[in-house]
Amino acid sequence: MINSVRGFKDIYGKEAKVWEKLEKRLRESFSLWGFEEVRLPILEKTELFQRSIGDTTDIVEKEMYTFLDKSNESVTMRPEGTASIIRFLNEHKLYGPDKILKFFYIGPMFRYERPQKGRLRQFNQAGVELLGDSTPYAEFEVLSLMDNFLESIGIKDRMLFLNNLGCPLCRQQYRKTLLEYLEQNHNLCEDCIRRKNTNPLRVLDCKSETCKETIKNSPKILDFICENCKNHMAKLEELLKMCKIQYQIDPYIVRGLDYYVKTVFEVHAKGLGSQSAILAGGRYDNLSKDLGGYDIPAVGWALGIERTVLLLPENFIEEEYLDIFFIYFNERAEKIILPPLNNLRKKGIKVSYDPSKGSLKSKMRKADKLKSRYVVILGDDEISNGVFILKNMNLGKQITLPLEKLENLEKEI
RNA sequence: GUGAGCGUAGCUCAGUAGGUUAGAGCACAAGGUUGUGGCCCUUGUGGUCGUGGGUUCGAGUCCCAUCGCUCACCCCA
Repeated sequence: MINSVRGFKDIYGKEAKVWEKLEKRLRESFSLWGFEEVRLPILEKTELFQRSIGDTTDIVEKEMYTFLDKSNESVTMRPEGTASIIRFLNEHKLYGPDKILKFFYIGPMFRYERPQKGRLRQFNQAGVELLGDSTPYAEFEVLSLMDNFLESIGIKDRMLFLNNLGCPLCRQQYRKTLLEYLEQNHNLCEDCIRRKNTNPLRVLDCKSETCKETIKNSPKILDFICENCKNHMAKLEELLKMCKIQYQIDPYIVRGLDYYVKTVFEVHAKGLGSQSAILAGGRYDNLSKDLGGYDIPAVGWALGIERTVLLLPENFIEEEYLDIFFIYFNERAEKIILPPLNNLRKKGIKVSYDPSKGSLKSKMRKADKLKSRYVVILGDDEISNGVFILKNMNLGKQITLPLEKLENLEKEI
């Protein structure tokens, strides 16, 4: 027996129906907010992710599916979508002055991590990217979309956490101050002693108890950001309040991808165990330029599909049912039944039948299991009399109709 | 990469201080007025107890190894 690869899952049955509906609802919301789909490749050049996500991040350092293809080029199965969007935008020269672009994507991402609840090695994300708008209205657009969507699919126990990391200018000042503070303090865990030098801001979202204590009294980024960043944040908060979008300021949200500036945010939900973030994102104004492309401001987020599915209410999809189940017992009846049955399907009526041997009782049981609303019975007695039986399964009542009525049976139900 | 827990029928699990033919519920199939479903009843199909060693007269039960799953840390959606 060969089993699936660790962290890779089959999705089928009821779960596949849930996914189908969730994707449909996502597309509806994306379209309402004016976002267009991009179907991006799964494989990209490794360099794209090294340069965008950041060389020293965990994702790039130890979680990527990277390999050499047959022409010895290093390629990587995408661990996220944003880098690809930027590559796509520049490759097709889609940007122009004062142009605002809105893209969304849905699809699988790959990270080599130990699987646990809400975390797989192949997982799916739905993401939006709004390009060309440096004002807080960009954040407002993607966050109002987020809020409306999550509300509409019934995810109630959630909270939007918001922070501002400052622009490259003011962050530099904060980074310096924070580093000085951390140097004085010796209560850091091993990881944070290392992080201190590579990316001191990451210390802020360390979960170890001793670090938390240290962080509590650390200088706060929001006290250091420049006028420009402050105004940006204030305007965004004003817009969110205007539309009653709930949020909390959390000065410890840092994000593990290096490309973020100014606004960063995460949506957390109850019921996921320790992987409580279902959606996260922020502003990345310098990413495109840093990759050698347009100088274009950008905001985006990504939603974890698997995590969202775990949170959906039980009644998210309605029960499947069948319109008519046909019961017959021999080839003589089959000749009468199959042509009109085939026509009913062409008319969009959901029908089924069972050509195998079996008693009327067993076929009735089958009809019941398939949740058929009606059953047609055509036995030898009926054929002799030129009629068939139509039974309403919910009412338990049946009527006898002439065989001609099989042609337009949809009128009888 | 680190730690903990768990692997018994398709699914959820029970299996007492190691003892003879390994159980239940659900699901599946057939039957219960030889032409009528759901509820109920009866019967049946289905497991080399993850795998490989070891201890023992005897192992699903104890020990070791191995594989797999789960949760947590880390990190992240």
